Amino acid sequence: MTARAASERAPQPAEPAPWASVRERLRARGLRWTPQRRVLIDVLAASTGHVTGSELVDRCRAVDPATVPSTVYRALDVLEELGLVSHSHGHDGREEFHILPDAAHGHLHCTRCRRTWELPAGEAAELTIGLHDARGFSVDLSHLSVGGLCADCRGA
Amino acid sequence: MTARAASERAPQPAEPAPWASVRERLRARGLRWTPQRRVLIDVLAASTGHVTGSELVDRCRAVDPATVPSTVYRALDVLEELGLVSHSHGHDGREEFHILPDAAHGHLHCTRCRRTWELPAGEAAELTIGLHDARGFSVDLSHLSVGGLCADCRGA
DNA sequence: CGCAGTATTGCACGGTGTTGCAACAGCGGG
DNA sequence: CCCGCTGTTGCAACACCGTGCAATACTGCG
Ligand SMILES: [Mn+2]
Ligand SMILES: [Mn+2]
Ligand SMILES: [Zn+2]
Ligand SMILES: [Zn+2]
Repeated sequence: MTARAASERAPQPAEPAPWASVRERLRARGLRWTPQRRVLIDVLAASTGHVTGSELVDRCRAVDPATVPSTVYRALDVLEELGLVSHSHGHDGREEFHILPDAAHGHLHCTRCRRTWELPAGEAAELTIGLHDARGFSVDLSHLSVGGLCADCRGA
Repeated sequence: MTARAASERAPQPAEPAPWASVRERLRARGLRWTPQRRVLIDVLAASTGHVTGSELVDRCRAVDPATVPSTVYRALDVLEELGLVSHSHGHDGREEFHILPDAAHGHLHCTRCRRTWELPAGEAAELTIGLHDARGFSVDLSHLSVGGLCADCRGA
């Protein structure tokens, strides 16, 4: 079969650039490339959008059953510092990670239907600029999560 | 001694009106006035500002060592429905209760120094109005907590 | 004052993270 | 290829809450 030969020869199974360079970026900071971090990177590279912390732990465990939660959470902290993920909190306070955030944005959460939407920086500009000018406060937009009722759920 | 007679005669030790009427408000809804709820009310009446959930549990335990956390949290849910407390989440996701919120407001949290400030409705008006008009989304301001760096901490 | 009906409690357990610490293992250098 | 320095891991324990369920106890009523 040619399938096997092809898979052996393939350089990388189409991993987006940011993930490919993680190893170098870690080492450049004196940090290390470990099997546990590799598993998490693989999981993240195969995911998109928003995922909760415990869901990521589960997915890592699916790859390596020996996975331990604290290691995953600590690795996520490191990746957040590299800007590869960002987290905010759902209405119940649970962490939600956003993978490869393209641009800083907040999140909208409907209390009733539990759906979430992204809140582009533009729609929060008045708040962030206002707080900056009035108080010198610099809002961390990516951590902002706004709860309330969506249009649909207000019909009740 | 007159002290004893005085304390017996005293109508109420200056409990603000809202707390005095809790019992009636509960009963009006078919809910009950229990010793556990009374302890929490006493604790709340003696507190002001913002307190975390676990801190309230501790204070209740100081009054009644038999206090059980789940009961306190469930009682807080009830009181929140009555509008006597409201909660938001700190940067770490922990609950912070605001006692007798006079007016709806959000909270500002500095990630570095851990201080918090109130965010009056006016300062968030553009956001809430904007989301209302653009998306029909009705923001729950009291649950909103905005993280970032305060003016002081930006000098770093 | 005792009853019945229903709200509430306590308990035990599960979920989601966080932290201190000793053992371990990348990784650069000899 | 082995050493040693440090960054990491795994473990165990802890913190903060939520939930299902059976036992309990408010409350209004007779
Ligand atoms: Mn909440
Ligand atoms: Mn957070
Ligand atoms: Zn909704
Ligand atoms: Zn600060």
